[in-house]
Amino acid sequence: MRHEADSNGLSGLRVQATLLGGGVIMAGAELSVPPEQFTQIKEPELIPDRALQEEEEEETDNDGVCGVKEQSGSAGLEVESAQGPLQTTILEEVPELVLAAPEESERHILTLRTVHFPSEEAELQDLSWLDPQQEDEMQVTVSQAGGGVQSLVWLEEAAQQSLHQCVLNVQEEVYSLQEMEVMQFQLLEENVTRAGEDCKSAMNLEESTGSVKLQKGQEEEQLLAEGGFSEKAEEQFFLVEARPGDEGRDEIVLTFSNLNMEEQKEKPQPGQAHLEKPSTTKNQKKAKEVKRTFHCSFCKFTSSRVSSLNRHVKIHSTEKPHVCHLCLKAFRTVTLLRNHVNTHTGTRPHKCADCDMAFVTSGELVRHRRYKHTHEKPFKCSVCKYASVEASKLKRHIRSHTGERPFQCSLCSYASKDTYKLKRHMRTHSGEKPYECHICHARFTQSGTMKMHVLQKHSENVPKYQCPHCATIIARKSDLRVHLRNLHTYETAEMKCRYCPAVFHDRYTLIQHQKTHKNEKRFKCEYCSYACKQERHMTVHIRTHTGEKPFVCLTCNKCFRQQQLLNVHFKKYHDTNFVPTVYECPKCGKGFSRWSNMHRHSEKCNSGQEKPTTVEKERAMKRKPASPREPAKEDATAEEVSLMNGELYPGEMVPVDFLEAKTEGEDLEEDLTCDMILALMDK
DNA sequence: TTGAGTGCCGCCCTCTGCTGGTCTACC
DNA sequence: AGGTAGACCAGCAGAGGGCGGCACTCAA
Repeated sequence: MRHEADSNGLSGLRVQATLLGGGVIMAGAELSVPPEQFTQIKEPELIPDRALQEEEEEETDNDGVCGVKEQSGSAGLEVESAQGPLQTTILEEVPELVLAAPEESERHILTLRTVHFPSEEAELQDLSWLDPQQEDEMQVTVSQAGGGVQSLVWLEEAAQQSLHQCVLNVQEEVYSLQEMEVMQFQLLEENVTRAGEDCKSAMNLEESTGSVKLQKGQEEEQLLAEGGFSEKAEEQFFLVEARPGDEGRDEIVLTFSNLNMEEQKEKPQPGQAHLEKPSTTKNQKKAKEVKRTFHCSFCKFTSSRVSSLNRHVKIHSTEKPHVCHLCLKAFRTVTLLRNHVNTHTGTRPHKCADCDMAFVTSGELVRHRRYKHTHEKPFKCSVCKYASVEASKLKRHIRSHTGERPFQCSLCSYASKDTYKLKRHMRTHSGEKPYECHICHARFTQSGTMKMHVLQKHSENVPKYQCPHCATIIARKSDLRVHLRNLHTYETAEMKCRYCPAVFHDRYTLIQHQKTHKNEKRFKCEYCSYACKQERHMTVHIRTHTGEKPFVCLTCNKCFRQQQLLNVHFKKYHDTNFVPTVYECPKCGKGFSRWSNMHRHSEKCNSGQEKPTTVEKERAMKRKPASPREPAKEDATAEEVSLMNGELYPGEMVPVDFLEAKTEGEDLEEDLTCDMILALMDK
């Protein structure tokens, strides 16, 4: 409902309501404020063919009436109630109303008269259906001061309600009329001297209902003190409340009950405001303070005041007359346009006194100062200690408590708590990798990942993280956390050493303990003093005591304690393709079947010669032997075989580099028994 | 009407932490 | 040779900071 009005606010209103029905009951309510607050208005002319209106007219003071007549067209305002489309139309072509030019100290008088509409579909602008003789037609007439505009507002209401509310905001030209029974509102003039007469009525009402509540303190008390209802009015009106709003805006809130109207629920129409239906019982005769909430039909906006709603509804309008000449973007106000143009020009008039930052709006500066300088955080979480500069941040934070995830991925079940995370998540579906390493051009989905990549791969002095419980140094803090979790976390269940009965409760201590077993000869022979580090060695050794020889040559039926001895035997005596290795003395060229023999010889041949390098040994090994050897004793132990073949001295250590060359990285920390060496040399 | 102040939404960023694949040493 | 476990690394999500922009309120 919009109505062009004078900017002069009305600080004083007198509401006079007349309910017409069988056995006409007239109610008049006069609400006034001290005279100095009044904006004087002129007395409107009443609709001429209504006798009862004339009666009201007789009760109305006419002083100060200027008698300016206006004709106005329909403003087409529709007011929606929660229960149904209560259409209120400001007709600009209603000659019955007369509004005077606004003058100081003028007062408003609303004369309310019930008129029932014939149907909801009635054309509001068409008054032909309105039979003045029909008592139950509804017509609400409001004439107001300010701009000399006269207004006829009526309600179309077919349903029956038990509670009725009418909100008239005179200055804002918003008349939200809800659940009115057939009534006619007419704004009449009132003067100060009249107020005292109505005071008694007002008191009567208050006494009869006991629930006329004032919301705005002393000023409203004064309103009630100076205005009031007739004694008859209290039978029909239970709350007539005038609320001088902020900034001089006036609202008149009329709440009616005992009118036996049914609820009517229809969907709101665009542009219609609606009110929450107060919860009251039917036929209630006591006035109640009704909490009024105005809802925008286009969005979730609500306001306690029609004026706010009316201003808000404008944002849904496409009317944006202020166009940016640079980008053609349109704005509703000049201020918005100016701020916008500043974003083009880089003009930032609001400079921070504590740093070099500057902003387009003052609000941005204030927020910046809170973030960077004052650290004021007015928005505090009630659950935890979190506080934020902005309310939206607190709202976002609250979701971490509630688990609310309003932003659902359309491609999977993921839902995010804010829009950015959803957007970032969508890269996992699109494969987009917007961040590129400027050195190796590797691409990443998140900037943080790319940053870590550059730090770890392309930076010097990369920070390392020292484990507080061991000597481990880890490149990433998160991996250190994994390290701590895996190795240094206390485990309730005992972890047993695999070599001894010791038990531990964290993996690191267990591993460290087990390493202590590594170099000890923990396998001890039960028949002699022999000990070794590996179980397989002990197995072979035990056969020297038991005489077991499980490996049999299929050609000559010779038996051996070890597979390797059998292999050596077979190659030497049954494999015609076998070519034994010959080691030649680098000085004299004499050949030997074992390197150790050649080495012993070479020491005699050249006492100052060092042991050959690995390359020299490999070169020597590639030479062909002159002839097959004598067979060794088949039943000898490995040590015995070696000794008999003259390969090893008792207790001689084999050069590690030689074995490394032969074994290609096998674990050389193991005990090297003769059979192992033979096996290695057979490879 | 204007400007300060406020509220809200959106965008982008950083920091943080978890997860799973890969590499490597060790057994 | 194969299994295991720890370090390394990229992917990904949670949480929050900071700012841009605009609508709205309110007082001058």
